[in-house]
Amino acid sequence: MRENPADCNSCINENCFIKKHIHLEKMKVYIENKRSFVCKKSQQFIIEGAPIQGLYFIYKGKAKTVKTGIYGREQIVRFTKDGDTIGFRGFGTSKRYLIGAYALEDTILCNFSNEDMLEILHNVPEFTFDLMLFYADELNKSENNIRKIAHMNVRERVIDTLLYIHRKFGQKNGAIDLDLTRKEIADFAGTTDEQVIRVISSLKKELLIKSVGKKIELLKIDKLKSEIIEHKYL
Amino acid sequence: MRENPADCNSCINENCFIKKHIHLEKMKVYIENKRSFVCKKSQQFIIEGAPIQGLYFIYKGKAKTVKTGIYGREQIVRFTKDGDTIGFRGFGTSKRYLIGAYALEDTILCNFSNEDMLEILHNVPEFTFDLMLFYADELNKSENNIRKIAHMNVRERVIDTLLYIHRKFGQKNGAIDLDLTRKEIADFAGTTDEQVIRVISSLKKELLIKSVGKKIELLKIDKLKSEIIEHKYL
DNA sequence: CTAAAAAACTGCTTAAAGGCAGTTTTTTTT
DNA sequence: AAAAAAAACTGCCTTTAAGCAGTTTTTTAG
Repeated sequence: MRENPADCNSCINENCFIKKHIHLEKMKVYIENKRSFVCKKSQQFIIEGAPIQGLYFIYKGKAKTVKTGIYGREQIVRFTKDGDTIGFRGFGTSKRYLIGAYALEDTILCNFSNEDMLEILHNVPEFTFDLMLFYADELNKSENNIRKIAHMNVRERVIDTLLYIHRKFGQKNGAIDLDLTRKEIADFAGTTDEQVIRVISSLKKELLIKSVGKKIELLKIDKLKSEIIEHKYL
Repeated sequence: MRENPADCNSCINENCFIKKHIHLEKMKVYIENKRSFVCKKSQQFIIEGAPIQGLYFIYKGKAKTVKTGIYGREQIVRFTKDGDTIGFRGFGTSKRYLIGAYALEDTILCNFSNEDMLEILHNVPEFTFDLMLFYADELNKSENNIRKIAHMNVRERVIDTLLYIHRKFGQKNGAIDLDLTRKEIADFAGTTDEQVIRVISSLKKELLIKSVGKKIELLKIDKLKSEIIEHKYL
């Protein structure tokens, strides 16, 4: 864990909540207090249930946040990338992290202490307002996900997951720019790795996707989308 | 719809976000602008997709918020009671309501206009801060629900729903103080009315609950709880 | 570079959930 | 109070998903 390879002033993550308010004079002191470090691929940087040690931001990289649940199964709650924030869910109500977090590739993380975060939230209303809207939006998305998991079948949920990560992470050389194991896709879609494998191999046979190892390429996005949307209004 | 049967000053809902900040001088004008009215049982007061016409609070009564989704099925997103807020999910990002809402019994509602709500959010940082924490908490709960729906079987989900509404709405003459149809329980638990009927009739045979019509009495709460918790750590 | 571990994949079996159709009961409306 | 509508319930059948066990391939670590 090297010290401060990331600096807010030269940061290009426009979606970052800190960056958005960096122009405010009162933010200066908090930005100077910020710590940052490199987290290696597949390393865990937040342990579910551990005391909250501030809020994390991804400077550069990718991560997943998870909850362990019924039967010890792992549910992936979010995938995060440059500029995203991690670890805020239980900030007000809980003294402990309600999620675990792992780097999906070598990732540079920024960390603000509990004390600084609380000060920001109390002293920078613009920040708090922004964050409030963000959570309202996330909440809405999360509630949409409940619908999805409740009413879609496994094939639809896998397609939906592929479309989602494609939308969020974009593509590189044609393939979705996020390497996930079949198990991770399953843990996000709420199913098992075997089922994901079966769906992916069907989609390949139907020439809707192409996949070599973890690289997945969506060949007919419209057709994939329609399979989900059509069902919505039947 | 009679005018203003509800007044913030005499209101006893300590959990209401408005009530919590009523002591602030700058809140006075907004409270005076507030409208309130009575909504009859089973009547819809928010239509999904309609333009946002402010934020609702329940002065007295019960309501459900729903989303229509895949195959036209209805997912019940929340059950709400005295002091709860409704309609805020898409306030920042959307110009339209992202949920529909129905009164589950004769309910007195309070309504603040879009303009007043935005003013409050910009001018009363304590309010915004509170609301932000509330959403962070709701978001966490919602993500827990995803886990539940994904990993629990139907019996567990129904038990979980019964325990939840019992916790939230309490009991009256022994029975849970909230009348729901089997279909509504199903729409919350993410299953069908037939399945709910089967689970409830099993639970009755096992003497874990008692039920006459919509009145459901939980006889052995500990046993019901253990059925869910035990599975968590296997 | 090799050995070990993890991930990907396949076929088979079992269990769970869903859907349908019809009946009975309860609730609502006139 | 009667008729109509909605909700509750039951049995049966079909579909879907999950779990298991074993094989092959890929990735990781020494």
